[in-house]
Amino acid sequence: MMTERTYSISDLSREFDVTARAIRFYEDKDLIQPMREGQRRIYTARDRVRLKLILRGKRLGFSLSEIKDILDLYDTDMGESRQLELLLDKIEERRRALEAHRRDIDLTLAEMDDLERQCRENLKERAGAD
DNA sequence: GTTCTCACA
DNA sequence: TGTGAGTA
Repeated sequence: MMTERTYSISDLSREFDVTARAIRFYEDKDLIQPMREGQRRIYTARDRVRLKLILRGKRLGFSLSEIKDILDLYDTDMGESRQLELLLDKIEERRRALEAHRRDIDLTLAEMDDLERQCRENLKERAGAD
């Protein structure tokens, strides 16, 4: 019988380059539920996949609670469709937020251009006056 | 090495 | 959304 391999919290923190504290934090937020062996946490391959998905979600800028919503559908699993649809919604929402942010940045950069131009003109006038 | 809790930003 | 310290 092929028994499934398991991982300790330090195994996973090393593999994914996150602190053990962070992994426990995700557990506290109900994103992962590792088994216990006494006090020790035992992570299955499935937990490992969940952690990988959590970290990917974070890279995309999703909040932990959003990630939890998506992950929870993995368990309920009324077919993958619902999960994929939710993910698509989240992606679209996130994309809009990023695009709005980009517009804000562009506006700020444009303002800086203006201000910089004014500063340089002002400096030129002073040089003439001296 | 791992656990928990409290304080802190 | 995490970190650091102190503990058992």
